[in-house]
Amino acid sequence: MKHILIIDDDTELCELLQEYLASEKFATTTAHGGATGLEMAKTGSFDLVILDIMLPEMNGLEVLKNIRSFSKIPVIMLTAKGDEVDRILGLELGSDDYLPKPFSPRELVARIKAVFRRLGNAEEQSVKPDSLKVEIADIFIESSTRTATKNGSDLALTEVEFSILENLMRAAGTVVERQELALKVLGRRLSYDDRSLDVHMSNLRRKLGMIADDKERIKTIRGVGYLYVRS
Amino acid sequence: MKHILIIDDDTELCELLQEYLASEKFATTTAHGGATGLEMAKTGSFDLVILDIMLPEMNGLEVLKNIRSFSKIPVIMLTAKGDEVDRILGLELGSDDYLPKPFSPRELVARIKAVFRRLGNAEEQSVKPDSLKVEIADIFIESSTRTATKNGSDLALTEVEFSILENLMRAAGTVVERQELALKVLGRRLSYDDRSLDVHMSNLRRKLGMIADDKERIKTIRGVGYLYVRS
DNA sequence: TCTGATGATTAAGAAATGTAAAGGCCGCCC
DNA sequence: GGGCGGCCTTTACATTTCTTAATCATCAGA
Repeated sequence: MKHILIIDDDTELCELLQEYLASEKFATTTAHGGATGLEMAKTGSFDLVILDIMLPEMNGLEVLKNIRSFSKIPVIMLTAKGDEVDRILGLELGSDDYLPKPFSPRELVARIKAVFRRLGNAEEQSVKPDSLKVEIADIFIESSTRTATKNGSDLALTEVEFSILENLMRAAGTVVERQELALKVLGRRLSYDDRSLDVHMSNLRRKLGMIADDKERIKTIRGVGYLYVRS
Repeated sequence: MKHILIIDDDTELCELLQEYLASEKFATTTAHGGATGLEMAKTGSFDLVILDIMLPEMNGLEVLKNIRSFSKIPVIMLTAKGDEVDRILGLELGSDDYLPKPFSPRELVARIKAVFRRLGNAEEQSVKPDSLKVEIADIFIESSTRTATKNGSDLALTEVEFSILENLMRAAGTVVERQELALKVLGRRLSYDDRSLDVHMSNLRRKLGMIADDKERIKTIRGVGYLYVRS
C-alpha cells in the first residue's frame, strides 16, 4: 500500500483527504506545519507528498526545495487559486504536479494515480485491479471504460451515476452506507440538507429501470444506506 | 466465521453489540480495559478490532498505536460525538474507519462489512449469504432481495416490517424476545414507553392477514416476546 | 372483581428519502 | 467570444416510513 504524506495547515481539508484517500486504499499521514512535514518526509517512509504552498511558518516552496535536497520523492503541490507564479516556481523546483484550490478529492486522487503511473510504478497495477467487470442479471458494468449496459445497450450514465452503480454492484447483497457512498462518489460528506445524492440516485434508478413490474434494483435501507439486490 | 474483538469499558454497550453482532453471525469477544484488550489482540486470533477511543486506564489511541506495532489487523474506532481531533489522530495512527457515538448497531455492522469489503476479503462472500429463502405455509420471504410474498403476490412490506418478519420466520416455532427483536430491527433497546415495535407489529400483522378465521400467524407471548407459528 | 401492567390500534407528527424543475458551471463549437 | 448543451447542485415540494401520543383491550394477580 502506498503511504502518502499530506502537509497542510487546514485540518479540515486534511481530514477530508485522509478519509477519501483511505477509501482509495492509500495510507496517509498529515503534518500541519512545514517544519513537522519536513521532519516526517525525512524519515523516508512515504511514497508521495501532497504539499500546500501556503503554510504558516515555512513557505511551501521552501519545504519543497528542502525535500528535493535529499529525496526524489514525488510531490504534488496545492496552490491557491490562480497562483501562477508559485506554480511555475514549484514546477521548477521539482514538484511533479500541482493542483489549484479548490479541488475535489477525486481530482487529487486522479493526479496521484497519474503520478504513480508516470513513474511506471508496478505496484499501481495491483492497487487498482478492480478494473474488473461486474454483471448482475441484465446489467453489466466495465470499470476500465466506465460504461454500463443493459442487455447490451448503453445506459448513458454520467460519471457520478456510474460511480454509484459501480460501488453498489461491487457490494451487491450488502448495504452500502449513505455517507460512505457520498464520500466515494461525490468526494464529500453529506450535510444534513444535501439532497444531491438522492437526486443522482433517482436519476440512476430511472435509467436502470425496474427489475420486474415494480421491483427496484436498488433498495433503500432507511437510516443506513442502499443495497443492490443480488439477482 | 469472523472473530471480532471489542475493547470498550461500557459493559452495557458491549453486551448490546455482542448480541447484535452474534445475530449477524460474527463471533465476538470483549475486553473492558485497554491493557486487557491489547493482550487479547496480541493472541492474533481476531479478524477485526472495535476500539473505543475513551478508555479508563490506557487511552484508545495508545492501544491503537500499540496494536499497530505488531499487527495490521483492521481497527474501527468509536469516537465521542464530534471528537474531531481524536478522530484525525486515529486515522493517522492507522485505524481503518471510525464511527462517532452514538450510533446504531446496524451502522456498525455496515462499517464492519465495508472494511472487510475494502480488504477484498474473499470470506466476506460467505458472511452474507443468508440469502436464504424461507417459506412457511403461504408466506415466502427472500432475504437477498428483501421481499415477502403471500401466494406469490408482493406484500409490500417496509424495511422494518420485513426485518421483523424475517427474524420471526427464521426462528419459527420458538419465541423471540421483544428486546432482542427491537435491537435487531430498530437498532435500539426499547425504553419503557416506546411503543414503536408494537405499531410495526400491528401493521405487519394486518398485511400478513390471518392464517385462518381468527388465527394469528404471529403469536404474542405476554411478557416475553413473539412467536411465528410453524405451519 | 378491581387494578396495574402489558400489548394493540389508530391517528397525528416528524424524519428520511424521492423527484421535478430551475440554476449554475464549464467545456465545446461555430 | 457568445451561445449551447451536458452535468451536477439546489430548491421546493411530494411521498414514504418511522415514531409518538392517545386511547382502548386484555391479562394476571390481589
